[in-house]
Amino acid sequence: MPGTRLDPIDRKILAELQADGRMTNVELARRVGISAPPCLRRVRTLEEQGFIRGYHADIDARELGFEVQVFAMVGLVSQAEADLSAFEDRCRAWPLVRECHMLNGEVDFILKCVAPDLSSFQSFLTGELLTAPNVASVKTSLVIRGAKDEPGVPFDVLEARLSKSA
Amino acid sequence: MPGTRLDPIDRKILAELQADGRMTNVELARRVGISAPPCLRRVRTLEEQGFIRGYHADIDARELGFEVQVFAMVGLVSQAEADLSAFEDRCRAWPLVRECHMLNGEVDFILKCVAPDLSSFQSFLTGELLTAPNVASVKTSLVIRGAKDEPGVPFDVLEARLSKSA
DNA sequence: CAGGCGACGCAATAATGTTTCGCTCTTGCG
DNA sequence: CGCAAGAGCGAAACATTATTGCGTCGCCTG
Repeated sequence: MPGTRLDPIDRKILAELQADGRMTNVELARRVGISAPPCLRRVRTLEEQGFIRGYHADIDARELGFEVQVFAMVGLVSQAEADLSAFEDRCRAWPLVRECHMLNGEVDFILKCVAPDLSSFQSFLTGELLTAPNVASVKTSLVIRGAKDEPGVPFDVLEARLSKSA
Repeated sequence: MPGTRLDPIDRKILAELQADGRMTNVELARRVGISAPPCLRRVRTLEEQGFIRGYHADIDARELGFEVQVFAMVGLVSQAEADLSAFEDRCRAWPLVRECHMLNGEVDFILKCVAPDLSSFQSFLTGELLTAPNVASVKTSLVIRGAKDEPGVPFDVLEARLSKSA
C-alpha cells in the first residue's frame, strides 16, 4: 500500500532499527518519544506491511575465511524473459553468489560473489558460471578493498525530501 | 585473532543470527543445543571479537520511495594512495552512495547507489560525482530488477569446507 | 594423581516484551 | 456547534527473556 503513508515516528522507528536491529523495544520507544506498547504495535505493523523485511546480524565474512569478493558482469546470449528467469534461478541456487541484479546497458547482470580464496572462485567461475546455459560473456573484477558498505536507506535524504514536498 | 578458531556451536550461532538477528537468546540457545547463559556469553564474545559487526533491520527502500538503484563504475585520473583515499572519503560522505568498493581491472571503483527517482540520481551524477576531483570517467547502469540480495556469509559452504579439511 | 582452567547448567533476580484496559484526540456528520 | 465513532496513546498487570552468581564436570598440565 503506497497510500499508507508513514508519519515521522514511523520513519524514526525504521531509521533506528536500521542502525541497531537488536535495540530493545523500551529503548526504541524512548528514542522515538512514545511509550513501549504503541511503539511495539507500530513495529509489528511495519513488519506486516513489508517496510521491515527482516533482521540480520552483520557477519564479518573475512574473519570466517571468505577472503575474496568479486563482482562479475554477465552477458547472456538470449534476453528472452524465460532465459532471464532461468539465469536468475541459477544464481539463487549458487551459494557463492550473494547478489544478482539485472541491469540495463551492455551487460545483462551484475553478480556479487564471495569465496574462501581465489582458486575456489576460479573453479566456480570456470566450472559453473562460464559453463552455465545461455551465458555469453563474463567479466570479473576482484575487490581490492571495501571503502563503504552500508546497505539500506539514507533516512536523512528521505526526511529532507519530505520536508521539501510538505 | 585469526588463531581463535570457532567451534561448530559458534558457527551455528552466527548462521542463526544472520538469518534472524532478532531471535531471542532463549530460542537461539535452544536451536544450537546449549542453555541460555553460555549461549549469551558466546554471542557477547563473538561481538567483541568482531565476528558480529552489528545488527540491522532490512528496510524495503522501494516502499520508502527510493525507486532507483544504480551501479556506477568509476575511473580516476590518479591512483596514488592519497587520491584513492580522498575519493573513498567523498563516497562515505554521499548519502546516495551505499557501497563503494575498490576494484582491480580497468575500473577503479564500483559504487552502489540509491535515489528516489532518475532525476535525483542524475543531478547527483552530474552535480557531484562527475564533478568530483580526480574523477576521470563514470559509467552507470540502472538496476532493472533484483533477483537475489542476501549479503552475508554462505555458512553451508563454510561447513562443507571445514569438514573437508578436518 | 592433584590442581587449575574453562565451559556448562541451574536457580534467582532484574529487565524487557506483551496484553489489557481506560482515556484523549481527531474526524465526520447531523 | 455538538455528538458519536474510531484510532492512538499511556499506565498497569502479566508472561517471557536477559543476566548474574554459583556449583559441577571434563580436560589439560605438572
